[in-house]
Parts: sequence; structure tokens; C-alpha cells
Amino acid sequence: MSPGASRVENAEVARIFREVAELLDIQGANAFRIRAYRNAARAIEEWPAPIGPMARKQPAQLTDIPGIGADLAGKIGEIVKTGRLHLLAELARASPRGAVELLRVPGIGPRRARVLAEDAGVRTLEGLARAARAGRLRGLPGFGARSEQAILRHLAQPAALGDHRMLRATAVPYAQALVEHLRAVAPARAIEVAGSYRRRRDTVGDLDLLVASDTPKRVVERFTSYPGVVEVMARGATRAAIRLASGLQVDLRVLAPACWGAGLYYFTGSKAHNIAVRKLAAARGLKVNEYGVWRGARQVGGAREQDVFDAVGLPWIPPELREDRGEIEAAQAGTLPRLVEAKDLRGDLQCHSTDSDGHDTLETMARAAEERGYAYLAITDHSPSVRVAQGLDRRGFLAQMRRIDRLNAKLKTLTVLKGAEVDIHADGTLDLDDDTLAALDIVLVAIHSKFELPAREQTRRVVMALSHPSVDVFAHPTGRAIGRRAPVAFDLAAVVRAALEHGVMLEVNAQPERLDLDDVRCRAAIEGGARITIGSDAHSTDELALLPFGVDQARRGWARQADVANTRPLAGLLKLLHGGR
DNA sequence: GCCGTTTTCGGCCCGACTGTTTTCAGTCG
Repeated sequence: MSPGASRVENAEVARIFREVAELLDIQGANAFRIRAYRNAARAIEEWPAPIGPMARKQPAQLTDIPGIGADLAGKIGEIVKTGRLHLLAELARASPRGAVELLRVPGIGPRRARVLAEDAGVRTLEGLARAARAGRLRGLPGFGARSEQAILRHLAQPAALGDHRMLRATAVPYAQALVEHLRAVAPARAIEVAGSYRRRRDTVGDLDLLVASDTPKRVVERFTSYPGVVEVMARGATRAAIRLASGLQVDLRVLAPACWGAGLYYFTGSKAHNIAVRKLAAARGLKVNEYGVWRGARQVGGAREQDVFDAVGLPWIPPELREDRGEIEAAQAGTLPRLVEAKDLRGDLQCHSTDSDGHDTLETMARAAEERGYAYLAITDHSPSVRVAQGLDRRGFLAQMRRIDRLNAKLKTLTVLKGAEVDIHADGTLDLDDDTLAALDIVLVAIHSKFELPAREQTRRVVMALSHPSVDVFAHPTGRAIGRRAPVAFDLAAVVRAALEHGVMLEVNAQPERLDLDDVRCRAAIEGGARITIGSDAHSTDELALLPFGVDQARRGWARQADVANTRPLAGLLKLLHGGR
């Protein structure tokens, strides 16, 4: 296997470890052993380097990965070498068949799954529904008539079943409408959407809504009476959970104002980050929970989020970085990056017009960008081989360039850059002739076909494309479509080296279903010395507004202003495009 | 199963809500 198969191997090892954890859980194994497998899965998934070559060439280095000790290092070796894990097969044999499937139902954890599978012979979700309808569950230990009803309710709602995440961008309007609804019982500054939404992850599992209030009852009442509610899943004195018609679950927590900062911190997460910070607090004889910072029974902080960081001697860490991926260590060392902000961007480096698959004309796009206050907009229509997009050929691009010249003469504050999004053929050659490429201001190259090439070939293909002298940007590099298409397999380190060598920048594409490069790869690219661009890939004037989602992802990838080419004024950007630094 | 400025053994984050119980286990975040 080539090193480029890496991502697949990392993901595969992580998947196997998660399965081991679930089976151990069902068997009632030691909770910390189970956690060790889950932690390891996450660490491997996020480890930027290919784990396969590592396991083969320097197996001792595997224990450098946090959460991997001698035992798990050996198991990684086994998976990389044989493609399977003996322990997993053994656990599967010893576990009640079908129990893992049942874990997807909300309210069914390892204990109840085991009871269902062993005592009631339930093997599938269909079998579970049948048993619940027949009233065969209520006799089981821990089950009653109400459990049966809850299970049937969840099974009738496919969106309620586990591992359904929604694009964050899709969740934004839902979140805003709910916040607006709650404004009747709390001022805007006392309402916040926390969780992965606040950390700006690409997807959200649910929404965590926080409200600071001295009258929690009123807030809970207002929340559960939201018109969009299809189910009130829980309702307590200070907490509640609802489900919306879209399947989106929203959790509410009402916090006393004196606890606001601690609660906001706590529910922003991530869980791994919180645990790491709480350990720091414990080492100082403090306890951090959602109600505050405590020394014994005395609250010593918690009204402001900064109180939590003060308690452990850290500067404020932006939510986007709170993943326990080194941000705590960086904060301690004073080396936290000052992250790029949406207002830093001076223009947009990828969009389309009616000349290929866009909905608005060249001039309409340019006027819309000018209205946004941009200094420049790159029009990057498709090359001919992307047939569904009706790409332009040489003549088409030359004609468009002349029209751009005329348009630029009319525009006051915006410069339109002549660009193209050129398809990379399977053999690494480009879908446009050298002369036309040389005449463009900015050349993006991208993969639109042959996503499934083996890693070695994919890497060779990309490296060859990036070595073309006219190429400026590698657009949506991995081609992922969140929830639909996995990232292509290439050796990211090799691609970053090629990008550096040939002065090519890597794009963070702002389309909500792409967000490509993703956070982890963006960070690896920047740490490898590459520069990035952020492009909306807008196919209409409306979509120019997507750019901030790209900024979010870049921030999660530790990008500073200087790492992002389109924070530069036009002159500085052109210098970069002409091969300068 | 991991990990170490308190430790190579003995810790490992912490609290709310539900449904089943009759004082709590399971689940969730």
C-alpha cells in the first residue's frame, strides 16, 4: 500500500476501535478501558500523518499519538498488516448479535441493548418495533410501558436515529429563529447557541441553546412552546429538549447569570477540550463545572467565560480551537495563533457565471461583489471537460477575458480577475491549453472525476497538475462532499510539498457541503508552509455570502490572516499570483 | 487501556433528566 492510502487507513483503524468500544460497552467491560478505545479512535482520526506507513516503518512512534500505548500500538500494527483485528472478531462472537444496531435508538445504551438482545431476542430495529408494539418489552428489567412508547416514537422518526448530523449552515436559520423566539423572555446578550455550532464545526448533531435568566421556568415554558416543535423530549426545571420537524434536536439550558460564563464555556466544549481544562483546574485544587469555578464549596468565578481560563492560567481560547488538538499547550506557551477573521478578506477567489454553470452573469456577479465592498473577484468558470457545467473552451475564455477588460474599465472599486477552474485529467494533465492558461490572472485546478483512484496514482496526478507553471490554486483539494463522498486518497504531505515548490496555494472552499480543505488538513497544510485561499465557489450572487463559512473552517484550521492570500490588497495578491511571496 | 511536577499503581470529569424504582441505574451531553 502506498503512503497515500493513509486517510483510509486512519479512518479504518478508528472505525475498528470504535466498534471494539461498543462491543466492550455492551459486555459491561471496564469503563476506562472502553474510553481508551474511543479516545484512541478519535486521536487516530485526527492524526494528520498516515498511520499505515508509520506502523510499518516506525512502529515505536505510534505511542507518540496521545492515548496510544504499547497495547494499542500493537493492535494498530495488526490492523495495518492484516486488515482486521482479532480482538474485534472475538468480541463479536461473544456478544449478543444485533445489539450494536440497537444503540442507534435514543435512550438505548449498552445496558438496555444487551437486555433487549439477550432476554428478548431482538436483533434488528424492525424486530425492536415489533416487540414494542406487541408489548413484549415492558416485562424486561428497566423497561416499562413508557419505554415502549418512546422507542416506537423514535423508530417512527428516522432522523432521530443516531449519527445523523446536519450541515452547520443548514442549521443556522433554525438556530436564529429559535433565538428570536426566546428574545421574548431574555435579552439577546443572554442567549447563545453553544456546542459544535459555536465551535463552527462543519456539521452539528444538535443545537445547544443557552439562556441566562433568573426565571428559568418562564424560559423553559417559552422554549417548549416554540411553534416548530414536533416533540418535547425532556422538560425539567432548568433544562429541556425538543425536536423540530427537520429532525434537528435542540437542547436548552437555563443558567443563573452568575454561572453564565462557566455554562457557556462548559456547553461549548468540545468534551475533550473541557476534560483537559478540568484536569488543569484539578491540579490547582479547583473544580470547574457548568456552574462556575470552585475552591471547595466556594464559587470563585463563573460569571464570565474568561473566569474559567483565568482559573487555569490560560488566555481566552477561541471556540473554533477548542478540540484538544494542542490549543491548550499553545495557550500555555503563548503561541496561540491570532485567527483570520471574515472582515480581513478583501475579495473572493472562486465563483462562476452564466458562461459556465452559474446563475448570474459576469457583470451581475461583479456588481454584487462590489456592493459587498470587495477589492477583487476572480471569475473562475469551468473548463470544457466538466460537461455538466458546460465549461468554456479556449475561445470561450478568450472572449470572456475581453469582456472582463471592458467591465473592469467601468467598475469603480472592484477589479475582476480573469480566472478559470480547470479540470485535472486522470493523468495529471490540464483541461486547457498552455497559452490560454498563461493569459489568465488566476488559474484554479480541481478534481471533478476519477475520485476513486488509488492513493499513489491520485498523488502523482495532483503533484503533476500543481507543477504546471500557470497554476495558482488547488481548489477544493480532496473533493469531499460531506455525508455523500469521502475525501479522495492522496498523500497530503506530498501535495503540500509540491504546492510549496511550485508556489501553488490550497483552497478552503466555503460551500457548506464541501468546506474543503477541512480543518485538520488546512492546519497540516499551513504547518507544512503552504498558503491558503478562501473561495465561496458562488454560482449566484446570493452564494457570495457563503464566504464566512470558509473563514470558519480556516479558523478551525489555525489559519492566521497572513496565511490567507485573499486577505491581501489587490497589489499584494497579484504579487503572489506572479510567483512572489 | 493510558498515564505520571502527587503517581510505575491507582487514578481516570461531572451533573441533569427519565423511567423505573422506592433510592437508583441508565443514558446523555
